[in-house]
Order: sequence, then C-alpha cells, then structure tokens
Amino acid sequence: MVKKNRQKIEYVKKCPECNSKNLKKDYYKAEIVCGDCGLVVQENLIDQGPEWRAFDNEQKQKRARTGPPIKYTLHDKGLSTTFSWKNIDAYGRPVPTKNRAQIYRLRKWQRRTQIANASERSLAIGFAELSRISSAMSLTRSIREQAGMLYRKAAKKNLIRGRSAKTVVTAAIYVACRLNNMPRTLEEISAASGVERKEIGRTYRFISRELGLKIVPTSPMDYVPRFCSKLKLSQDVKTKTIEILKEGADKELLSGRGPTGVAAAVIYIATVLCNERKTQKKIAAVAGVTEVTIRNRYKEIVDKLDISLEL
DNA sequence: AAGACGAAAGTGGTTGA
DNA sequence: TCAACAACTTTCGTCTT
Repeated sequence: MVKKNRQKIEYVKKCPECNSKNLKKDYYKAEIVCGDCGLVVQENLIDQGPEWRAFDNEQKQKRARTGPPIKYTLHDKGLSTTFSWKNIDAYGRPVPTKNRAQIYRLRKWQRRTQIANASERSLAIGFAELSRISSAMSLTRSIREQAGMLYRKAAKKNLIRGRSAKTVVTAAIYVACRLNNMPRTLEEISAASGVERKEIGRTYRFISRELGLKIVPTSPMDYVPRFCSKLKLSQDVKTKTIEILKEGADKELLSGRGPTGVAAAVIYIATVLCNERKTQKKIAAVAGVTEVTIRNRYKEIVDKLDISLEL
C-alpha cells in the first residue's frame, strides 16, 4: 500500500451556519465552501498537495521534484531540534497566550519538515547506517552502492516492516559482499555493525529469498587474499594456498565444509610448506574458526592429497 | 610456557517425516 | 512440530617443541 505523501491541513469539519458536513474545497478560489448553504467557511486555503497526480509508485517517483530533506542528522538519535509540547519557554515560564498560536505553528512545521513519511524516514536511517558500517569495514564503492540498491529494493517491497532498518542494511551489506566475491564472515559484519550474527543470518536469508537473489555458496578461495594479508603472509604462501585449493576442489573434498574453515586449514598447510609458520591459533582468529576446525580440515586435506608435512 | 593434538560433549540451524 | 543430523565450537587433558 502506498502512503499518501500529502500533508493534512486541519480543515473546518462542519459548516457553522447550517451544521452541514458537506463542505467543498475549492483550490482555485482557495476557499472551503459549504455545499448546502454556500457559506465560505475557510479562506486563504493553501493547496499543499502536488499539482500533479500519480497513479502508481513509478509515476510518483518520476514526478516528485522534491524529496525529504537529505540531512541524515535529522534522523539521528535526538540530535535534531524539537519543540516540547509544553507551553513553557526556555526559562520555564509559561508562554503568553498570544504567542501560543505561533509556537503551535512552529511545532507543526518542525514535525513536517523532519519526516516526510515513515518509509522515507527509514530509508534515510538506513543510508546513514550504511555509510557508517561500510566505512568501518572499508568496503569498496561498488559494494556500498550495491548494498544501497538492495536496501532500496527491500524497502520498496516493505520487507523492513517488523525489522530494524539497521539489521536490513547489515544484511544487504553481507549480500553485496558475497555477490562481489568478496565475502565477509558474519562475525566481521556483526562486529562492525553491532547486529547479532544470527540476526544478520536470518535477515539475509529472508531478503535474498524475497528478492529472488541467486547466491552461490562462497568458495574458500574468496577468503584467501584477505586472510593472508591480515596475517602478513608472503605472496608465495598465497600462491601455494590457491594451488592446494584448486587441487582440493578437483577432488571434491571441500564441499559441505565451511569455506572459512577450509581456507584457514589450507593457509595453515601453505605456511608450513613455505616455512612461514603461523600458529593455528592466529590463523583461527583471523578466519573466525577454532583451532580444532583447522586441525580437522587440514588432516582430511593432507590425507586426501598426499601432502607430506615434515616438520 | 606455548603450541599442537584429539576426545567428548554442547550448540544452532537445516531437513524430512 | 519434532527429532535426527552434520558441521562446528567449547572444553579440557596430554604430548611436543
């Protein structure tokens, strides 16, 4: 359902003369006229609606020349100016009656300029959150944009209802990373965004299903460059790792295993082979798995590929 | 003392009846 | 809806460097 963007003016409801509710708005003469007795009940009417009409969302977007104010801070936690509903001034004195009407108008416009409507608002919150998280994770521009696009799509499909904007944005980032073959682990994204891991996973599954995204399972290869550089490993190790992974993929012994665990184990093997040994603990920390998993994987791989690791 | 190893029990999510 | 299940984690004792 599309919400009307038009602001409601507080119109007179009944004709004071004949009590008829049959009032007609006349935007050309800018007045409200009683449909029964012809009395002009309100003058100087301002037509706050657009002069065009739109019959669907696309038209609405095309024709709208203005949007909500692009000031993210307005949507930030209490950073924006608000008017108290109480009729007292900054010193706690009651506002004189003659100024009340003015204050009332100020309040009204304050509200109106801040929030165009609920969906625009959550969009703004989302984008503010998006830029925060993506810079914390130093994501590339194209991933940011894709995440933004996904978020917009999700918003259009009303998928955010019942979820927090932040969670949906976070899930969008996760998806965008995967689509660009630059996967991040759920832990990494969780750390940068402050959203719980399982919450991200749930939301990510939900939006990828609803938006009909085809997401291929991640390959351990995608993690290698990032993990290696975090561990400050040489190019030799990286090359070796990729080599082993390719061989492993050919023999189909990597399927069904967590890609991060496999990547970590193969990196471990490569460091040993290249005499650049890192502890399992360090690799495990970078990859977000436990040492035990590394051990299990690398035993399997060494067995199947006949790699001898003399120490 | 730190790292590596492995057994055993626990966890969260998927699957199939 | 529930139990079975696979992958992975946690925990902990033991061995190795």
